[in-house]
Amino acid sequence: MTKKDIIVLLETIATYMELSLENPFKVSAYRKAAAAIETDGRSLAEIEDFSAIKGIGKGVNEVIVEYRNAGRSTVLDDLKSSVPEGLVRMLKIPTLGPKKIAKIHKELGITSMEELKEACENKEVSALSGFGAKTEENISKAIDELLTRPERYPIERIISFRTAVEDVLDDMETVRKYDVAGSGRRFKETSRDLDYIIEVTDVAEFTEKFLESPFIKDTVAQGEKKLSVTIENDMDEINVDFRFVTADEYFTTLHHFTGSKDHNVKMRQIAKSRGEKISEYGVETDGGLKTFDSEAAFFDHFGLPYIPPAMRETGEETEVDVSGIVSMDDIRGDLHMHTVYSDGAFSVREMIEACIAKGYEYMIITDHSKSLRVANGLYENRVYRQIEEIKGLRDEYPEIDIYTGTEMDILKDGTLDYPDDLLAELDYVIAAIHSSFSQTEDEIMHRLRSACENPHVRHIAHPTGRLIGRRAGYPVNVPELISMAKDTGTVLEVNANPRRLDLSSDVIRHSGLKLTVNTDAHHTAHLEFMNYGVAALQKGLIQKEDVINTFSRDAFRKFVNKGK
DNA sequence: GCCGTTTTCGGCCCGACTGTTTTCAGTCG
Repeated sequence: MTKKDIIVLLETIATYMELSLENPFKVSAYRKAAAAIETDGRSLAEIEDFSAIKGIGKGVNEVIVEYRNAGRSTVLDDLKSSVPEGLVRMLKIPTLGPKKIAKIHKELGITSMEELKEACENKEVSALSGFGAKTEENISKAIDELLTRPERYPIERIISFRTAVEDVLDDMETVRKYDVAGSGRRFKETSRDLDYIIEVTDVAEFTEKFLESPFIKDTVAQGEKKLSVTIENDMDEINVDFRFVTADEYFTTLHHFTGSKDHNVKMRQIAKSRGEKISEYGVETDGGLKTFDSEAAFFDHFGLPYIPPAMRETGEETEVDVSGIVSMDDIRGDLHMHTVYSDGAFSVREMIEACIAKGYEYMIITDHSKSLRVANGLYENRVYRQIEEIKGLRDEYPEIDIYTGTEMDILKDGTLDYPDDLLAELDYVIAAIHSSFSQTEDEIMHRLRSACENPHVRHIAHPTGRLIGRRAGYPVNVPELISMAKDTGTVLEVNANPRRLDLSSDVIRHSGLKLTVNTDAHHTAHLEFMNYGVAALQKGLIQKEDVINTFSRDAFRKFVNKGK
């Protein structure tokens, strides 16, 4: 049993209670308790008394104690015997909440999505009071979509949806200003939909023109304040909402719809304690409604520093000192990139010039090692040739320190792809797993341990091998890897490629790790991925001094030369 | 169900839109 099991239990109880039409605040108490456990940095074994955690009182604690001792929950068992499983799935249907579902269940005896679909077709739903023909049609349509459309898209896919929409917005004269809000702006790993805050000169004109776009699939809602549509892009569909705002409201609305929900709740509590009230239109103060000309000014009004969107998750961000948390301005180099020597698209020289253009003070060329044949990994002789090339280029580019390096494979038996004498010739060694993903956790941990214990290996790249929404990666015991890294002085990477974001923000939070954030660029354009990685660090509330590529040029040189 | 100190009862974030009503409940973000 882990902490996660307890969290899932409490959330499951909350959902079933919701469908039992339990007091909404009681439901929310269970959800808050689950969130409090998630936020708590300790593991299950380290938590003796759950009731000491704020948000967990006598009732929830009893549920946890029973579950911990007996592996079951009477509360949940009772709920499950009164609420059919199928009703839980129905909560995913937009416009259907607990009250409507309870009514459908009670009046029509329906217990599954399939039965609900059939009832819609038989016009039984529209016969209920409070339900009409339109509702019935929407439910029926939503069920069809739920069975085909994925619930959330990975951030990489979200970026391509955004590009499609924003290309259109950028060409419209009526558009004065817009920003994506919601989970997209917060750099969440996955998003369900896109939210835009937009200032236009004429809502009617905007709506008419935008709805002519070829990617429009459906109009969900249309009003003076809001337009909601479904768009289609590369065979995938997503909902896009636009909130029309005046210039005055812009930043309070942007803040409001950027969320997260928990962040907003926290901000409103702060406002309330000062006798003020936050809405998307501004802050109600004694002196009337106050609006702001930036989000920074909004936060400043409450005596808070600017909190970057990526950090706005649990509410904890309003209580910690965010001034020391890493930002894009702090990043002085990229330590992981490829060239044409292996599977990159650009030469060493081109990568150098691209890094200089980004204003970096240092960089490391880290091509693949010999065993990674699919990526044209370098045999020893080509490593030596690349070292010579880099040495020859250093004089030409005094504005940047160019280090020699490798992204070396950790082979399936735990041995490393290059011998120590070659590794000693390189300035910097990254190790990574690219093969035999289906090994057991023990085998994988043996490989990672072998790399961490090698005196030349400075950092482990994309430590879990996951691709967001596509593959889970190989089985890593993350807490064990973290303590291994600390014991051996090995740095762990947050890979900034939006397909990876590995390690993820949730495992680095409160980890106390030394980290590095790198793009793993295979193309000069990939150097731009840095902001995704930095956002992941910000989500983890990581301090600047814990990220080695924020070091000054001198400090980084010392770090490289000193070794482990 | 949880919390708190000017409270152990009475709050718990706030507003728009839809669909169904004929003044509003439910859902959503």
